[in-house]
Amino acid sequence: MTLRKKKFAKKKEEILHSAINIIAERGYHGTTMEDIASNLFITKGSLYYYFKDKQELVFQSQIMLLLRSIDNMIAVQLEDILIAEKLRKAMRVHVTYLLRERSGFEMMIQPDHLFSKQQLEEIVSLREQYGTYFDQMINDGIEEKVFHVTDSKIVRNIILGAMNWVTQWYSPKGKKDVTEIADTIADHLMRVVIKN
Amino acid sequence: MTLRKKKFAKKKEEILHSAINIIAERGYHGTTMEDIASNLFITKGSLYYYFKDKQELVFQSQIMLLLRSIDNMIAVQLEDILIAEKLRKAMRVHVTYLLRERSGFEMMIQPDHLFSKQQLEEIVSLREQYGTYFDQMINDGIEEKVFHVTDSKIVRNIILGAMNWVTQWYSPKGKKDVTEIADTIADHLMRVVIKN
Amino acid sequence: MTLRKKKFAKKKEEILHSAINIIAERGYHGTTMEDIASNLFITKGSLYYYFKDKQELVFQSQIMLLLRSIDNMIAVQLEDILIAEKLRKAMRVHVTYLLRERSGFEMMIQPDHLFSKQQLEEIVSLREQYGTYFDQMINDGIEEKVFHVTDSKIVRNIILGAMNWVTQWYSPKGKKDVTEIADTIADHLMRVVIKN
Amino acid sequence: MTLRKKKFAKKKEEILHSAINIIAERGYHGTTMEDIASNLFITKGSLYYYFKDKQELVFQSQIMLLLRSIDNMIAVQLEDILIAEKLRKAMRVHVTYLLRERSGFEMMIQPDHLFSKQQLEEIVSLREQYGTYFDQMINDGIEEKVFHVTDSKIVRNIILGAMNWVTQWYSPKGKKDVTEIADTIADHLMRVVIKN
DNA sequence: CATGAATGAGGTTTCATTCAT
DNA sequence: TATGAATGAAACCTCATTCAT
Repeated sequence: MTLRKKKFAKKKEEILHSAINIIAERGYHGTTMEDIASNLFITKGSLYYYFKDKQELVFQSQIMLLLRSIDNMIAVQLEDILIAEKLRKAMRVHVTYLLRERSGFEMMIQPDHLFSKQQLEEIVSLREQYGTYFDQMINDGIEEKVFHVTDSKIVRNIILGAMNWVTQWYSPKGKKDVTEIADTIADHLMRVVIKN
Repeated sequence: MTLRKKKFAKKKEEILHSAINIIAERGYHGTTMEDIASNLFITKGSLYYYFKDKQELVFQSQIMLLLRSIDNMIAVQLEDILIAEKLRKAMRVHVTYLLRERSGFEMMIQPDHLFSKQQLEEIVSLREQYGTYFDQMINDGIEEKVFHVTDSKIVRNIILGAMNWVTQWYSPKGKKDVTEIADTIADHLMRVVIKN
Repeated sequence: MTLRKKKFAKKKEEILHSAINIIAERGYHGTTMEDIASNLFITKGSLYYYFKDKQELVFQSQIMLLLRSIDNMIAVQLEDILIAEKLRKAMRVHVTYLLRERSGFEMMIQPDHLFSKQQLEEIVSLREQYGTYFDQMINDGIEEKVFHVTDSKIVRNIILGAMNWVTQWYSPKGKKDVTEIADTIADHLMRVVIKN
Repeated sequence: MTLRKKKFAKKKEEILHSAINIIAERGYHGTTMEDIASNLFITKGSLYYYFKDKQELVFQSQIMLLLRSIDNMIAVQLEDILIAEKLRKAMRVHVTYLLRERSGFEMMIQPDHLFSKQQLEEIVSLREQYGTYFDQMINDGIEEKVFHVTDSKIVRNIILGAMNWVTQWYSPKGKKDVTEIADTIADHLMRVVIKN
């Protein structure tokens, strides 16, 4: 019984992964159920055994991505290091995750028209939760007088934006590998917050 | 005859504007020819008098956006001010333009699958040209020893990303208006490049 | 302009006719848009130019049928004949219309799950209006002491049911033609109401 | 072994019952195997252990209904009462059975396209057999000079139609209960046949 | 016996595109 | 120039059916 359910859940995740990758490439409307299915060597129909409809599938994939990202942040949060190092680490983790998982942040853009009000609320809430980890670190740094920023909300968004954009320009063929890119970005972005 | 052509060109621009706005909201695939047409109180069919097909229409609108952005940069470039001020100004102009025109940078994201190879080359070339203005300013700053960066290409992308992301989080209902937001973003981003 | 609209309306009616006939044969779910379209030598897609969706098309066809039936009853109502004759005539008209138009009363059966609440209300209201003409005649007959019934609502339904069932058993290959069938049915049903 | 078979047959009947009820509500095409199965808390797949396919299942359910109706008529036939009373009783039984069992007479309507030729023949034959009981009673009444009709076949159909229609208009919420409705209908319909 | 999983044919619907007027 | 009408390809989705376990 539990085996069954595990298998079911595993397959669901597989599908979500497939979906994330393809949607990251082609966008929501540009991706067909056929695309997602054939990528897994199953048929369209099977997808509907696991998900009610396309929207639900895509919604779930967003949720999965966000939950994982949040897990990443929690892990960083728990580390016992100086606040500046913690923020830098968070940035590196974010960028690395983004590039490694091709994680479909593209889809996160303007999801207003794709999802239901309720779904949207859940997504926004998780996004906000994720952002809060950065807020926290920024504020901690301010309190410890290591950081100096005039508007922490905006700074958070500047940092997230700068990082998310990486999927637009990073090419694996370039000189730097993912880790180096993550380091460089983190180093430069630290300047935005660090005192002098 | 010339009048004819002028009228034709004017109408074309009108259509491009309509398209840009709607596509910015709903994405390429989420926007129908019907949407674009009805927004201008004309019929679908008429669009085909001005543009060969949807792709062409969208492509042209991208080109228009990019050309305008480049014009903006040229204007900034020509100003006779200190390099740091020039870069700061460029940032303010970029963010302001973005928020004012709702300019469909969303569409610029991963257009790989929408356009033909030739079209893509033209877009990439214009994008690159646009980026070059920032590269130029950054490099000028380095030479003048006002800026200090380790990798100017990455810094350019960090800056562009941080700015472009603004369309994702800025709400007109917030406390700050467009100008203030642009200022705040520019101020913080200057820290990425400025020495000390 | 008016010509255009007339053409549009005419085409719409054509489609409704086609739909009525086919649905009468195969039922709502058994009828495909393809069926309706190919019957008119047009394509599926064209149907959507005239009707929002299948449900709307079918709904409109029901309305059309009911309105016509009501027109029939109004015509009978206006005739200046004895009440018994009037009822008999109404029956003959009903049966004739039913058999001539193959009028899809089959669809009228249990439309609960096909239509929206609002649509259902409209249908029920028209059905009721139609039934009222029979009620009226029955009650007139009672007042004039020509008819004798204990429950006029039930009698109305008995009469309508007996008539509607004709589509289930009448075969054009039989001895009697439509008019004769209508006469025979009407004659026998008159006995249900007539005094002695 | 016999126990096995009994259990098998019992389960089959259960399924048929479920099917009859649901199809009565939603029609053949509107009812899914899933609907029928979940109503019995089993899975779709299991149905195929008992019936070759959907059509077979539905066909069997029709047959079951008809056989039971015929049993009803046989019981009435055997009663030792006057012919007029016998016909009246038959009507009451018919209406009561219809309303009690929600018996899916809707499905009986135009089954032409649902069943195979052979299946159709069997259904038509049973239907006819059922009708014959009414014919018999009508003819007996004529011979005994209690009834007076010009065309007994048509009269049979009038009576059946009037009765079958009851499922369309009878509401359990109304004043009359099933028995009263059956009585009223029977009383009025007797007038169609009774001499003066 | 029963089921979970998968399939694929077929249905509804959307929409870019064409074309006669 | 502009449009009303039509088209057809392709998308989403449903569901009867199969089958290994």
